[in-house]
Amino acid sequence: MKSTIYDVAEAAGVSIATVSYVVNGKRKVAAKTRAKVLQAMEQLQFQPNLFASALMGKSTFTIGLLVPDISNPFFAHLARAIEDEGRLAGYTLFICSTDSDPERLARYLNLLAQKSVDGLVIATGAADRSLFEPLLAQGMPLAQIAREIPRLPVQTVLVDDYEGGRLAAEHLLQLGHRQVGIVAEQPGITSSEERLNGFRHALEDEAAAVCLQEWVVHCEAAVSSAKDAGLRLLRRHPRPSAVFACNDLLAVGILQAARELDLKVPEQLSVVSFDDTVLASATAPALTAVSQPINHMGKLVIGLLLQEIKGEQPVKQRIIVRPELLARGTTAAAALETDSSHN
Amino acid sequence: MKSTIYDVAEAAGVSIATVSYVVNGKRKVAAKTRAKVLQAMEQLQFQPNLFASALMGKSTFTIGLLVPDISNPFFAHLARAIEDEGRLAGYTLFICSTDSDPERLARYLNLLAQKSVDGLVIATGAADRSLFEPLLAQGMPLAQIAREIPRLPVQTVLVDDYEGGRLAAEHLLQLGHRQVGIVAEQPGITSSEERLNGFRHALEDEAAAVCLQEWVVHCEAAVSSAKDAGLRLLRRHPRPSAVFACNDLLAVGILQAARELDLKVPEQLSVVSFDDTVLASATAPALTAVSQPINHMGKLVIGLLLQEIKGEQPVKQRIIVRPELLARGTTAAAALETDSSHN
DNA sequence: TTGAAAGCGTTACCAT
DNA sequence: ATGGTAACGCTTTCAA
Repeated sequence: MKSTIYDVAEAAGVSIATVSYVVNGKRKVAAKTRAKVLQAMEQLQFQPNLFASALMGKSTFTIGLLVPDISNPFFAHLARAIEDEGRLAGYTLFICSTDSDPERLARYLNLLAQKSVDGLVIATGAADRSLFEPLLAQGMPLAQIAREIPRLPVQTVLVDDYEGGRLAAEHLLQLGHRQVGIVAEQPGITSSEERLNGFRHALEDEAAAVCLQEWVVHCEAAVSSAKDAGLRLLRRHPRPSAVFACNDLLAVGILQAARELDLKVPEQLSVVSFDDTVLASATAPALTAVSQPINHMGKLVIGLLLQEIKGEQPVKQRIIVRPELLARGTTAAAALETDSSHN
Repeated sequence: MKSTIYDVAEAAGVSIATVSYVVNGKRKVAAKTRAKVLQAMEQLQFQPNLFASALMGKSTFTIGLLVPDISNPFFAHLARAIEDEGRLAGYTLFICSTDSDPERLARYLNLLAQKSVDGLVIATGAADRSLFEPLLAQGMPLAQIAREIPRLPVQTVLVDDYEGGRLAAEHLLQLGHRQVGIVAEQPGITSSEERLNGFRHALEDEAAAVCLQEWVVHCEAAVSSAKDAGLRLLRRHPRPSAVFACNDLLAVGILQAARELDLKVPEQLSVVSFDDTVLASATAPALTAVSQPINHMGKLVIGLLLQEIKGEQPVKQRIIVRPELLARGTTAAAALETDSSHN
C-alpha cells in the first residue's frame, strides 16, 4: 500500500539517494532522471514518511498552540486565524488548553517537545518564564501572542492593551461617567492587567480618585464568574454608572448581572468590553468594545514564528497593534444623578 | 542533551534491548536490572523518541479533529471536551477547520494520514463517504460526532437532531404559533437537515400545511449570513410569528435581523435555537434553545475512538443522546393576530 | 551526475 | 533472563 523511496528507486531504475534528492531538491538531478523518478513517484503515489525524516532531524511541520481555553471565543477565533495561516505554509496545529494551570502547561510543554513540534505559539499568560527557558535554551522557536510572559525574550504580538484600556476610559469619561467599576481577570493575566492599568491611568488623569481601588473586582474567565463579580459590584452604594469588562466573556456576565438587578443597559448602566469577538455582536444591545484585529495578529505571529523556524534568526520583535474602540449599544451618557438609594 | 536508549543502556550496563523492554514492559525483566535501568533513565532524563517508535509502527498518541470551523462556538466547545478527554488518555489533538470544503477536507485527510494520527474524530459533515473510504480500508480508526456522513460505517455520536427539531416545534405550537419560519444551514449538513425534518414533521402533524416549503431559508453558518436570511424571511407577508434557527449562530443572526426591523423579541417574534452554546446565554433575552450535552458527547466519542484505536474491534455503535428544550427568553405566546400589513 | 552506505532511535525476533 | 542485530524509511557524506 504505502510505497517508500526504495520502491520508487526500483521503479525508476535509480538509487534511493537520487530519489531523495529529487524529492527535496537538495542537489541537481539530470532532467531525464528527474523525470523518470517523478513519474515513478506519481505512479506509486509516493508520500514520504515524515517520521523517518523527523528522525533525521528534519522538521515535522507541526506547531503547538497553547491557549488558556479553546472554548473561549477569543482564543477560538485566534486559533482559527493561526490555523489558516499555518496551513498555507504546510503546518498543522496541536491545540492545547491549559486553563492557565502551570502544571498542565508544563505537561503540555513536555509533550510538545517530545513530539518535536517545529515551534510554539504561546497565548497562555500567567506563567513563569522559567517554564519556557529549557525550550528556549534548546533552540525551540517560540512566539507569543495576546499575552506576555514577563521578560521572555521571544517574538511577540500584542494588541496595545494599555491603550485599549485608555480608549475605554476616555469613552466613558466623555459620556460623563465618573463612578466606574472594572471587572478584570486574575492578576497575572498580563493582558487584563495592562487593560486595567491603561483604564485607571486615564481616569486618574481626568479626575483624581474617581476610580478607587475597591471598584476593581477580579474573576475567572467565565461568564458565570463574571456575573457573580458583577452582582457584587452593582450592589454597591453608590453604584457605578459604568463598568469596564476586560473581555467579552466578562462583559456578558456583567450584562447578565445587570439584567438580574433590573438595571437597563445603557440607560442605567454603561458597559465597555474588550476583544470584539462574536459575543460582542450577539448581545442586545451590541457591546461597545475595544476591538482587536484578531486575524491580523494571527498572521503576524505565524509570520514571526516561521522566520524563527526557518532559522533566519530575525531580530526579536515585539509588535504592538492598535486597538480601536467601537461604540455600539451598551454605552450612553451618564444620568445626571446616580441613583444611590437603589438597592 | 537528549539521551537515547543507548545512553541509558550504557549507564545501566545492559543492552539496548533490555532498556526497550523495561520502557514498554513487553517482557519480564529481573527486578534488579529493572531497577538499574529505571535509575539510569531517571538520571539521564530519558524520554523515548516518538518518531523512532512511530517508524516501527507504534502509535503516535495523536488524534485528528476535523471540524467545519473551530471559531464556531459549538465546535470550539466540542473541541475542548474532546481535547480534555483525549489528554486523560495521553493524546494530543490536531485541529483542522475545513469550512465544509471537500478539497480542504481531502487535503487535511491526506496530511493527517501522512502524520500517522492514531485516529480521527470527524465533526465535518457535508462530505462524501468516498473521501473516507481509503482511510477506512487501511484500518484508520474513525469516529464521527455531531454530524453524519451518510452510510459511513463508523462509531457515531449524535444528538437526536430530529427529536430536537420536534421539541422546538412542539414548544412553538404550544405557544400558539402557526406561521413559522425556519433558518437552516445548506442542505448536506445532516444535522441541520434532521432538525428541519423533525421540526416540519411535528408541524405537519399538528396543523397541516401551516409550514410551507417557502418558509424555509438556507444560509451559511455565520451570523451575517443568517441575518441576511432573517431579513428576507421577516420581510415576508404574512410575516412568521416565530423562527426556528438550526443553531445558535443562526439564531443570533435572526435576532439581529429582528432588531433591524424593529421587531420585539419575544413579543412580536419568537425564536428557538439549537445547541445552547455560550451564545445562547449572551443574547438578550437569552435564547430559548434545544440543548446538546456537548461535554458528554465529547467524552463518548473519544471513548469509542479509543476502543477502535486499541484494536478492541468493538461493534460499531451509533449513540444518540437526547436533547432538551430550555425555554428561556426568546419565546412567548403568539399574538392573536399577525400584523400582516407591516412592511 | 549518480550511488553506496552509515547513521537517526526504536522495536522485536532469534539466540544464548 | 538478557543480548545481538536486523529492520523501519529517510538524509547525507563520501566516492566514483
